[in-house]
Amino acid sequence: MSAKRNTIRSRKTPVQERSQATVEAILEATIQVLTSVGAEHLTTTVIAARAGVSVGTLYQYFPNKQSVLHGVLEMHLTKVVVALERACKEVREEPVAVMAEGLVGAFVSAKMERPDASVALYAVSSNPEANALMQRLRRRSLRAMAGMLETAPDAAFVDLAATTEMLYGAMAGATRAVLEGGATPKMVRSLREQLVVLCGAYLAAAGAASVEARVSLRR
Amino acid sequence: MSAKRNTIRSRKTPVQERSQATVEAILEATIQVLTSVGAEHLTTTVIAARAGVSVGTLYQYFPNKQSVLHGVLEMHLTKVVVALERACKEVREEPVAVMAEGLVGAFVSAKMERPDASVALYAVSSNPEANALMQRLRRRSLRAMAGMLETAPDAAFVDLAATTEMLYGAMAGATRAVLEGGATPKMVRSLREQLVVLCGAYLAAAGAASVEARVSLRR
Amino acid sequence: MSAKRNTIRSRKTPVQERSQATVEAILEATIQVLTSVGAEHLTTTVIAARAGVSVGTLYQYFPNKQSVLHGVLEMHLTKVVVALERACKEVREEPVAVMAEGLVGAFVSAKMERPDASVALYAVSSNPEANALMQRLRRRSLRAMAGMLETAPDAAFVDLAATTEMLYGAMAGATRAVLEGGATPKMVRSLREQLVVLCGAYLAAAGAASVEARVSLRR
Amino acid sequence: MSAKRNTIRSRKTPVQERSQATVEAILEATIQVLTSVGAEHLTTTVIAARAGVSVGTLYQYFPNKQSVLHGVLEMHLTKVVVALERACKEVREEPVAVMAEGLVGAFVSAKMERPDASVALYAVSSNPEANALMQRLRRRSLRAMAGMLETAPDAAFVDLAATTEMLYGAMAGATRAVLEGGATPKMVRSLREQLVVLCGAYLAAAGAASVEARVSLRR
DNA sequence: CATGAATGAGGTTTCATTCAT
DNA sequence: TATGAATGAAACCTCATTCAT
Repeated sequence: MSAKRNTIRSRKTPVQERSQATVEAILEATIQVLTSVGAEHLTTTVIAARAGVSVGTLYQYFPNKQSVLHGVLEMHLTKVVVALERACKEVREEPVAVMAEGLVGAFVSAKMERPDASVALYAVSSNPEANALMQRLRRRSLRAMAGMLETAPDAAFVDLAATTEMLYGAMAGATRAVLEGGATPKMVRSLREQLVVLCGAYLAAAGAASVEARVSLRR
Repeated sequence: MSAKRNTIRSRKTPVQERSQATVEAILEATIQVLTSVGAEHLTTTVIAARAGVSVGTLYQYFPNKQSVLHGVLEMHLTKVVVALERACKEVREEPVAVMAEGLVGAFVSAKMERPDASVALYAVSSNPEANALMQRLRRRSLRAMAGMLETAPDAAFVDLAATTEMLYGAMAGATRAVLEGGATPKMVRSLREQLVVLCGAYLAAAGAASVEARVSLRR
Repeated sequence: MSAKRNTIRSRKTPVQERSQATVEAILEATIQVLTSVGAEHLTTTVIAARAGVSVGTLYQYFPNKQSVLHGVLEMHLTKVVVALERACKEVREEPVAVMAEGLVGAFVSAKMERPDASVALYAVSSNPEANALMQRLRRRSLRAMAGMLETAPDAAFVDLAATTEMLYGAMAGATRAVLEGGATPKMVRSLREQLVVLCGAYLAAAGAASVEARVSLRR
Repeated sequence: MSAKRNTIRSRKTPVQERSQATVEAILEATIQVLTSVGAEHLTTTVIAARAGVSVGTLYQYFPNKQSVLHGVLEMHLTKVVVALERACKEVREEPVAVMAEGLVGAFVSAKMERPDASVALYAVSSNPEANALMQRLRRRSLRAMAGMLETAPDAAFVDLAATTEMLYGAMAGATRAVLEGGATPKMVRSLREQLVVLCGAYLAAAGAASVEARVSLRR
């Protein structure tokens, strides 16, 4: 009857400690419910119950169900981005082989921190809102990776943006496949190893090809 | 539900032809509705309407909503697998560089055949049923790819399974990123190029490392 | 989550007889529920139950609760307008005293046809949508009344619009007071009599004053 | 709930003054919220916020939401009644024409003091509680008007009660129509003029008819 | 076989009211 | 007394599925 005033952001800024705890409980509960019953049967009532609060309380901190999912997704993805950014900073000025290792290590570790959550969140990440969020955080990751690659002493990239995107897409895709396949320790170990090989080889190729290209341009 | 395979009539009766057409109309309508209103608002009634039939008819060909989605997903993914299988067959015995090119070309082309459908289907592919289907078709792709890689004259792979999975994951992930990012012609071109570089470099590295490994083992 | 596509009109045109019957049952049930439990406790579930259908059916014919109320109000008010229009047509060219009698008789009779409904509907007529509907039908009544007054042989009205509005407001207000006061037969009889006196006196005064005014203007 | 009448302190303590201010702030806030968001979206929390207090405080002065609305309605209607009573006192012993003018002037002025509030309150006046209140204050107005009419030197009314009710209903109805129609200054001016004509004519007619009636009865 | 009206369980969201601080 | 976070009953509305025609 009324025009929906829904935003995706929180309805009430949780400055107080109790509020903070409540919000965290809700987000955690959401992941738990998501992993236990699946996205299909995820209801606000169940989330609230699992969080130990009433539905009303949930709606005091989140304007709607969407925003709860948005919150979980953001929390999860932000952790990955932060880990990636830190890794990128640590391997600046290093050879691409080291970069590949650092990058892959950070990414896989971050995703495998909570494999259940990672898998569960794939199920809620396919809608315009979520997509926007993912694109935003993806671009943040790409920036960090591009910044790192620029400092590589043994490689130069003609199309840095394309290379970065490819790298990110490959890591994300391979990791997702493992996660959705069950992610046994063995699979994860193999993923790390192969991903290092793949990223290392790609960076070497893309960086070298570029050097040649630049050299040939100079002539 | 009833086995009609052992009837005499092997040729399609008019009725069966009509059925075939109806099923296809429903599947196509599902994709259209999916791209136009999103997975959230996908209802059987709307699908039926778009397909030009009644809900009742829809339920005569599909036991439930899930199965319709399953059908679309299967149709779409099967096309990709078939394309991949054909490409794998065509580049057998070729150098890995050629394999990379053939593989990437087939995969990207298949996915970009109907970018809208590809994107829309991501939204319905995160549930146990769909996951099982995807794993099944993924394994079929992996088999084809492994079969191809084994025939490479200029490379040998110690852990063929791991290499194949990595390759598939990287292609799928990078392609998905582009699709979800909008998939402009320019992006697609870049995707193809970079993906060829990536796959080529990876296969060379993984194949070479293996050769060395085998050599060192022999000693 | 979705943009509300609510209109006030019916969702499905009830051409079929069963549909027609269902819509009528719902409207009638709405009045009954309204008079028995009041507007505060009027719920779509209860309406549907009283109508002998399910909520789902109700929502197949009305897009939302508002539109059900709108429907009832429209049905009720339309009857009154129609009665008024007929009365206006019948007393054209008659003296204002006759007009007053005809007008009052028709209006009061129409309202008292279902006193319970009349009273109940007052409770749902205070919102923008309802107000718009009432204004629309009110203007239709005013047009009919003005058309009638113009033909009065024994009166001329300078500000016909103002006179008509006043007449309508007075009739409506006095009738409403009686309805909300309980509307015993005695009260209704008194209402008719006094209203005839009031309207007759007012029309005589307004029509005569105008004649004088016109006369004085001519001089 | 506790009787505080027989305490020594008859003068208002600061606390009571504050209470008085709080109550008034809440009542005023209610009107503001009512006019801005409508009765549908009127919530105690919003009222409290607009009044600059917390919900808890609101519930310290009013037992429930109903009572807040009751309070506003009473305040508003009481002002009208008081104005009417004063006007009735002032035109005692005057001719009915003067009475009509005084009555209409007072009523319209009182209602137009705060047109927004008048309109907004129509929306909350259709429920048993509110109806009872309105009937009570209406009867008080009727008493005042009857008392006045009895003193008219140039008219005598057989059914004084009926005449008074009719008068009140007509004034209320016509005024309401103008208020709900937007109440432009021009409309209000017209309302006053026409209402004076209407009331004057009606009182003259009802008073004269009665005289004749009485005369004929005497014979 | 096709139709589409009917069903009703269940999901989301609101908001009057309470009570610990 | 004031506060406002928490509560949870209850309302609205959707949509997968059925079945009489």
